[in-house]
Amino acid sequence: MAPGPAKKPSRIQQRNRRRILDAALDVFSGHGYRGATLDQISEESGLSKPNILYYFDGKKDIHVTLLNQLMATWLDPLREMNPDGDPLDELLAYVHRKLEMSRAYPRESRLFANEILQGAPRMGPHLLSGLKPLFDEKTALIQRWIDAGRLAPVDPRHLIFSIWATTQHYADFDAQVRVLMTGDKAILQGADAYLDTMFRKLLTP
Amino acid sequence: MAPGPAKKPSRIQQRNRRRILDAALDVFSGHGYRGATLDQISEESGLSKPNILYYFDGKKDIHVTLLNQLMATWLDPLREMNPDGDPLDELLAYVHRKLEMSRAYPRESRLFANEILQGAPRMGPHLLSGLKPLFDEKTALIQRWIDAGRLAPVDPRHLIFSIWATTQHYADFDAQVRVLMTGDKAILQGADAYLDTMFRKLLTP
DNA sequence: TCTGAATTTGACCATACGGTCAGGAAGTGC
DNA sequence: GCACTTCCTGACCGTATGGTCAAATTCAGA
Repeated sequence: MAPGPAKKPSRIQQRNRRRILDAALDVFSGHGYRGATLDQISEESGLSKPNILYYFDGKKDIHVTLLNQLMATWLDPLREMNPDGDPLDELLAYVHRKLEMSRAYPRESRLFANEILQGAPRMGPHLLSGLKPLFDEKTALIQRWIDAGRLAPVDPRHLIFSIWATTQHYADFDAQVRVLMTGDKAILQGADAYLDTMFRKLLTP
Repeated sequence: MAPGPAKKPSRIQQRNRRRILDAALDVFSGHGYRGATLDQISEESGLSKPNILYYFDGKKDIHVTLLNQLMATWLDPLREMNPDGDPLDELLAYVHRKLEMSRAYPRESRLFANEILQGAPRMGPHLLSGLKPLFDEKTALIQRWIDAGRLAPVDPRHLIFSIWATTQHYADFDAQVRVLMTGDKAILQGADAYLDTMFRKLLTP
C-alpha cells in the first residue's frame, strides 16, 4: 500500500518522493507522457522500479503530481501583477519575471508545453478551473488600465499570449535557439533587453 | 522489399503513401515520436500495419519523411522576404504569412514543436544545414535595414524569435488558447490585428 | 536489544509495440 | 487467358513496458 494521505511523510519519504519527481520531470519534459518510461525514471532517480511504485500509484500519478505542483507555482508571476501599481511597470515586470522562470525552470516549461501540445488530455480541467479565472481577472485589469488611458489600446488577451509565447520560447525551443545563436553566451540577457523594448513600445500610450 | 527509389511511383503508391503520411502527421503531432504507434497510424490510415511497412522502412522512416517534407515548405515564408522591398512592409508581411501557416498547417507546426521540444534528436543536422544559413542571411538583411535607418534598432535574431514564438503559439498552444478564448470564433483574426500593431510599433524607426 | 512498521527488491506477469514472413489477392502487360 | 509484378494480409516473434507480489531488509521507538 502506498503511504496514505493521513500520516505525515517521513524524512525518507520526502527525500525519495522528491528524487522521483525530479527524475520524472527530466524524463517527462524530454519525451512527453507516452514517451517516458518508468525504467528511465528508475535509472535517473537511482530507485528501483517497484520502489517507485511504492511511493506513487503509477505512471499517471507521478505525472499528475508534477502537473499539480507546476500549476501551483507557474502562475505566480501573473498573480503578482499589482492592480495598484503603474500599469507599464507592472506589465514589464511581469515579462521579466516570466523570462526569469524560463531561465530557472526550463524543464517545467517544457513539461507544460508537452501537455498543451498534446491537447492537454490530463490537464484540461485544471486549465479551466485554475488558469481561466486568473486569466479573466488580469485581462479585465489590463482593460481597465487601457480604458483609463494609462496603456496603449491593445487586446489584453493577445497581449498575455504574446508575453507567454515570447518568454517561454527560450525554454521550449531551446534546442533551436542554441543552434541559431551559436557562440552567444548571453542569450537570455539579450532576450530581456529585446522584450523590454518590444513591450514598452507596444504599451506606452 | 519496399519500392525502390529508382522506379517512379504508381498511382496506388502515391495514394497510399499520402494516406500514411497524413495519418502519421496526425499521430506524431499529437503524441510525439515515442508516443506514436504504428497501430494508431494503421487505424487512422485504414491500411494494415504490414502494409504500412511495405511502403515505409519503419516508424523512423515515416517520421523522417514527414520532417523532410516539413522543412521544405516551412521556411518558405522567411525565404520570401524580399531584400528590395520596403523593410517594414516585408516584415509585417512575413508575420502575416507565418500566422497564416499556423492557421493552415497546425499539425505541421506541432510536429515541429514536438521535435524541437525533445531536443531535436532526429532533426539537429537539418536545423544546422537548412535553417541556420537562411536565418543568418535574413538577420544580416534586417541588420542592414537597421543600419540604413529604415527600421528601429532591435536585435534581428530576437526579432525573428519573437515572430516565430507569437505566430506559432496559436497552433502549438491551441488547446490552451481555446480554453481561454471560449466563445471567440475569430481568434486568429484578432491575433492578426494585434501582431500587426505590435511589430509595427516595434519596428517603425 | 527487541519488535513491528516502513522500505526495498528480485522474480514475475500481461499487454503492447515495432517488425518479419510466407503466402494470397489484385493489378498489368502480352 | 497467362505470366509476372505489385499490393496486401494473418499469423507470428522478440522485446519493452506498466505493474504486481511475496519475501527480504532496514528503520524507529520502547
